[in-house]
Amino acid sequence: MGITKDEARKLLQERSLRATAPRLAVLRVLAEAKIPLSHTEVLERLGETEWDPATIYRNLVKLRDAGVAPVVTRAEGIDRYAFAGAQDDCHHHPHFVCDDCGRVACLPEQLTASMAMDGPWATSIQKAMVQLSGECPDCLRLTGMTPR
Amino acid sequence: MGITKDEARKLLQERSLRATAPRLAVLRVLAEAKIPLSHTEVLERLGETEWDPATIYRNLVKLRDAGVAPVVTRAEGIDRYAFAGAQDDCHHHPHFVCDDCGRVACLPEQLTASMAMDGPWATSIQKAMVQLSGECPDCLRLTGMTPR
DNA sequence: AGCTTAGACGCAAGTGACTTGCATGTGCAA
DNA sequence: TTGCACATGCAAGTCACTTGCGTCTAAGCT
Repeated sequence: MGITKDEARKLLQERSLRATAPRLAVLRVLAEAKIPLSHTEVLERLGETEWDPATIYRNLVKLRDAGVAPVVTRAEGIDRYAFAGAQDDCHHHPHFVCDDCGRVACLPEQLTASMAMDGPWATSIQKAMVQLSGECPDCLRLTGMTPR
Repeated sequence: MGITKDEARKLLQERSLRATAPRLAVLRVLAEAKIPLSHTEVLERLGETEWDPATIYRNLVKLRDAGVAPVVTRAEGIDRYAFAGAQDDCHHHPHFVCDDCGRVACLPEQLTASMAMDGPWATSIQKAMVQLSGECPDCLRLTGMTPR
């Protein structure tokens, strides 16, 4: 899943984006991650750096606008970016956000494929980003054991 | 859909909540609304009042905790509260939030009834709050006419 | 290789939703 | 009527997101 520094540089060049140090780093962090990451989570994974949070933020926006790192969930008002190397890799599937632990999971696409409606809403629903929130299986098991 | 001041007072009494002026007002605003309202939207609908925004906020939380006004969507990180007079009125259906105009719509429940999965996720998904975001039919029509 | 400049960076500050601490005020049950 | 648990008003704090501005630099051009 990860990519080398050269692959990252090449990818940026293809999209006419300058290959700056923080941009390369952000790209690699996203490529290594298996789940979508928020701005804060990217900062955490970058570890101790001199780079300004605003710079990282602006790079996420740049990569998002270039189609390299689409925002795939906006759960709880937190944008999460996913690396999309290929076109068919844009997280066109629903995401589940746990209210307890905050973790994000990717669900299979066919879950939402079954959602369909006639009338004016048909297209909107088909194109929509679908988000589920609640308790993930892990947290469900825990709270089930020790009810509130 | 609306309720009288006395009905509101009675409802609060049933839940052992004090009937203060701002609380009654919030309750009535929610009951009159056809769609879930955010804190800000409640403030707007209350119009020019002397009440502190924090008070309104705390009342929404109280009503939420009492089950009278559950949060039915958290789209874009904005909690929206809906009046639930009866038990079967808890917005157990998906909500659609328009990325353009910000409006919230309630979709029919059967849309998500079709979503099912085996394995550990089954229960989580069944209980989850489902949220769709994208362009509503109106905005879709507009942008469709004048492409970007 | 040096020059130029659009674009990126660091810093600082601002917005908006959500929360909380604290002193004062009040609904309502005894 | 009175006492006190609960509400309110005010002020401030958190967190994600965003922007303005002066400086710096990647990368195309000569």
